[in-house]
Amino acid sequence: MEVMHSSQQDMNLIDILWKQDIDLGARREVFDYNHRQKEHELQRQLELQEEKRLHLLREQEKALLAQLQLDEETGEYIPRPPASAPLQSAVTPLEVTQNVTFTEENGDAMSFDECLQLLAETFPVEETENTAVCLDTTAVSAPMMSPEQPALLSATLSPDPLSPPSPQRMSPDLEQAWMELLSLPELQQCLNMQMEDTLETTTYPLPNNPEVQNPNYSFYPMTNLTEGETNNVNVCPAEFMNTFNSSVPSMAPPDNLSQMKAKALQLNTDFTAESFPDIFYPNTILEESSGQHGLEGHESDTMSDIPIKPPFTPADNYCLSPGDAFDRGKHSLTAELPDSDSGISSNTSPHCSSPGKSVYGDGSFLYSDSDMEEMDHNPGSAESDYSEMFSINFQPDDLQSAISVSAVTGPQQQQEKKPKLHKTDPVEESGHNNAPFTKDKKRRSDVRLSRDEQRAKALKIPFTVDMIINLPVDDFNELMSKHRLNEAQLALVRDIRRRGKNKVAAQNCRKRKMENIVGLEGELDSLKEEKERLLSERSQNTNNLKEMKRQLNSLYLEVFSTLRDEKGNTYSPSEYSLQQSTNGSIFLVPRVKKTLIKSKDNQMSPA
DNA sequence: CGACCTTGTCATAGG
DNA sequence: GGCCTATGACAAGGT
Repeated sequence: MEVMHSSQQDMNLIDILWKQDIDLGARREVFDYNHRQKEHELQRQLELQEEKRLHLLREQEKALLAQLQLDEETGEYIPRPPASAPLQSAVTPLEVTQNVTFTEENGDAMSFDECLQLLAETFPVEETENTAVCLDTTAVSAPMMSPEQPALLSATLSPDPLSPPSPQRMSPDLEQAWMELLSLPELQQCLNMQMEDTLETTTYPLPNNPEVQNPNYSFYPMTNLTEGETNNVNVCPAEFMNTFNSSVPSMAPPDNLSQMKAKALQLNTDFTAESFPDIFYPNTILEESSGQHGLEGHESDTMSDIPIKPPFTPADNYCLSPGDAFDRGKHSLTAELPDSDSGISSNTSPHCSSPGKSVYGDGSFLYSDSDMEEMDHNPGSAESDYSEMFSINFQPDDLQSAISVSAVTGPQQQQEKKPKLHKTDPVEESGHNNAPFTKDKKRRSDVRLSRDEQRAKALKIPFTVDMIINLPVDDFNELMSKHRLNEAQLALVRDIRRRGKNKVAAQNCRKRKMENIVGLEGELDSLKEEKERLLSERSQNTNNLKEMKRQLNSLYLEVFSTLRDEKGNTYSPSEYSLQQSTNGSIFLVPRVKKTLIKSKDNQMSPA
């Protein structure tokens, strides 16, 4: 015993040194083999001592368990009936832990057996025997134990039917492996710390624990004890999983622990610096989107206050509608391409209180297109508004546009919007300003808001131009009734709708006109073809008529040649002609003397 | 630089 | 009378 005592002291000293090395990142494998052999022998001795102690401990537990009976279905121990069955050696203290009335000493035993159970589940006993002694605590606890810890700890926290290992799986080999493992002082210390943390966890009132809603909370006690490798496996992915994936319910049922753990491992595998923004990006978008939607209702009710609400620009208002995203995209483009058209900077105008702005900011002023034209001409009026808009909340708008541009904008709308990209700069969109548009015409065709879009922004119309134009009349009226717009805004909205409708009507009209032209051209071709056909037919008919006349003439002569007078002489066609009476009789009529015709009527005989 | 084309807008007629 | 559509006319801008 004295030898063992001195060995224990040596062990403690060595352990202290090891801990220092471990703290410095060194692993036990770095030590030479002889040292490890000596260490191994010492540990063997210590194990024997510890085994004896544990044997006594287990005898005490058995004495307690003798009064209990294992419920096969629930895995819980219930008070044994008077005729109690003999206590099985395979019964492990793990189940004992489920009875919360046990002492803290039992709790220690519980933790050890849990770990043993864990080892039995994670890898074969032979491996344990070969490696457990030489492995340091980090190597043992982190890679091998942590994957099973969720189930283990969940079993500790709550009676989960899936998690508790079967007590029959406990074998003497496992016990031996456990004893060897137990001989490691670091492991003992870690397990003790773990047990303390676990007990603390179980005793925490749940509402006061900020982690309570995290279904992976059971990971934390052990992960906090282990090295960073373990944290990578359990902690980080679990956090990220709850952080980025909004679809994962924050209150997942315990049954999903294994599944979530799998996700966590996968996440940990896939988690890189590149993937990090991807993981968080959707969430960011969601937050922004939700936040902006949250603003909508507020702004829609307080539109009259918008001019004095700098943080929320009309760009925010435009998130109301599907077409909004497109507008945002144009905002971004505008911001990227500050138009230096006409040499007037689009962002440098100090005329924030210019007539244009005062006009459109003042709800009592009745809007008119001519006013808008003035505004358009004035680079300091609406232009300054735009620069203000674009300077605030630009990035979210851009993000939003990237998300929803294609989803919410119909093909037809996109087609209609495409030309609108050409106009963004109010200087340009004035159109009547001779000086500006003499240069940089090319850029003007790039990214511009349409005039009406700019006007709508200037007056802070809470809808998109597309909405104003394309909504059905009923929906449009309903929309207008929902928002309290001043006179200028109402006038502008009506004009925008009128112009937009008329623009579409003009397009349709031109399209129709072109179609008519094409149709008329086709009709003209067909008519020409028919004319040719008719001309040809007429020519053919003329020829036929000539032929018929010729035949008739020959027939006529033939008939004349058959006629004879009383003397048997033929009648001359130049002196006589054949005529048909109404009753169908044919008479030979002299061409010269009509009186003779009548006088000879009775003398003539039918031909 | 002018001719031509496209497009937006306005005015107006008609439903 | 107001609204909508169709269409001619005009202007701006592009080719």
